[in-house]
Amino acid sequence: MAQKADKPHSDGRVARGEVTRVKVLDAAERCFAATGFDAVSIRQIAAESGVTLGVVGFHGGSKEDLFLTVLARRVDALNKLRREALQALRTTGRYTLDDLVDAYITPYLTIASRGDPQWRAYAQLVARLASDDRYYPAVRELYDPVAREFLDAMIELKPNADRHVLATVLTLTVSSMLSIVASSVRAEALSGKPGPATPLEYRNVLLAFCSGGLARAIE
Amino acid sequence: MAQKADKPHSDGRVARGEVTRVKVLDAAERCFAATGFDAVSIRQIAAESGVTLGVVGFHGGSKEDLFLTVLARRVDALNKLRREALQALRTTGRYTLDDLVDAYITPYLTIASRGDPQWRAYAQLVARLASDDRYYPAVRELYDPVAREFLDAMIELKPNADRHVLATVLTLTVSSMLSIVASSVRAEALSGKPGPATPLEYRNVLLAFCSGGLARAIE
DNA sequence: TGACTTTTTATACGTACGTACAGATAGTTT
DNA sequence: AAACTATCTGTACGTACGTATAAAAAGTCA
Repeated sequence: MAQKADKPHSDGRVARGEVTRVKVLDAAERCFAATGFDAVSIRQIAAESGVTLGVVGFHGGSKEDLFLTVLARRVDALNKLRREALQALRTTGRYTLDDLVDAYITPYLTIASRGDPQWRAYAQLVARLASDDRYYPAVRELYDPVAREFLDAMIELKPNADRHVLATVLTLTVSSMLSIVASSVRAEALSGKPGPATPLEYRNVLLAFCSGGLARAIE
Repeated sequence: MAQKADKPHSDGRVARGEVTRVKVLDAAERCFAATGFDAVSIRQIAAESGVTLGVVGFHGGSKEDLFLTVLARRVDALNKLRREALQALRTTGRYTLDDLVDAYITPYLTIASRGDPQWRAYAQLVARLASDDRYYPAVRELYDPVAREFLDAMIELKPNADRHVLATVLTLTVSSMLSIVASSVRAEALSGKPGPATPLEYRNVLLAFCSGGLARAIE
């Protein structure tokens, strides 16, 4: 396992290894996002980090540890954004299915569209996870609780809708959302035109597609 | 490269190596579908085929050759089904956007739902391709021409729709379609209920979602 | 049957991988 | 300053990888 999680000093300084640790995790995040778990070697991550091989092991533990650490590092922030958006809807008291879809999708598009290349890399990494059932047992506890909260909120709005249909539609929504981030190349090649530069600019069409699809699927 | 493509004798018999070749390609198809290109070794494929290591190289060429051969072997059949469905619509003369979505999606669901585990494996393999831009340059010429035909047909029906929006929606449709095949695990976990056993049984909800989404996205 | 081709076996080569660890270095605490 | 801990370097081990190939076996055909 990795040696430590976070050990700041009693005053404001960061622990010596912390900056290195972040470099390693950032590099791993970029590498895993770019080509997936199997195609990346720890030596590549070391080179990308600008550290030596042993340091990656020191801070990241085994390759699988490192992978999970990279995921876990960001998931709280994403979940928090989604929960806040849901909570905001709940306090208004009046909201629609479309609003729920918006609240689920937009935080992800937002982080994917931030200038920060690390968040963009994380978004691409998440897109990889969803298309492979191999990862699901390892990541379900990270993302499913929030998804279930949204599902419950949908059922509150449409008590007569079949739960499995709603769950299916939610996964379709997620796939659509992820595919926007993972790959806008194909839409550009098919249409012959360059598209929007950031995922967030796809928000309108994505939102229309998902909420329109949801509406018809449960009618 | 692989040594040969297909060399039947003058009479009806198949060439000696052909049965072995099919065994190798089938095994490779299953392996690549299950874990992706990078995580599979040629030795695994050999074991799965029940042949020795050298035979995989003899019939499959390099690992990348083998991968592309596996894809190319099936793509004509899938494209043919889609083109026939589109042609059937065209001969009727009257069809809607929903019909076009149906004609694009259903052939894929059909092959994924056949009893044949090889077709099912191929369908899962295709689902892997779409989520990774790395593969796109290698596979675009296999799938995009047909996609472009459908896109043109959509534009004929809705001449005022923005082509890039339509292309985007088509890729979202594809992602949704693929995610049904790649993973029904999550919807089951989220809903707590077991879902349909084959992708084809998701046809109605998938069709509703995609055509409903398409309709709203271009309105 | 005997020459020929296709297919299969068995083995080897060079490289890269994940992991471990002893020792050096640097920062911290007493 | 001395003892201690955290971090980093360098290297090595065993394994598995993709690929190539010589030789054997099996099948084909004159």
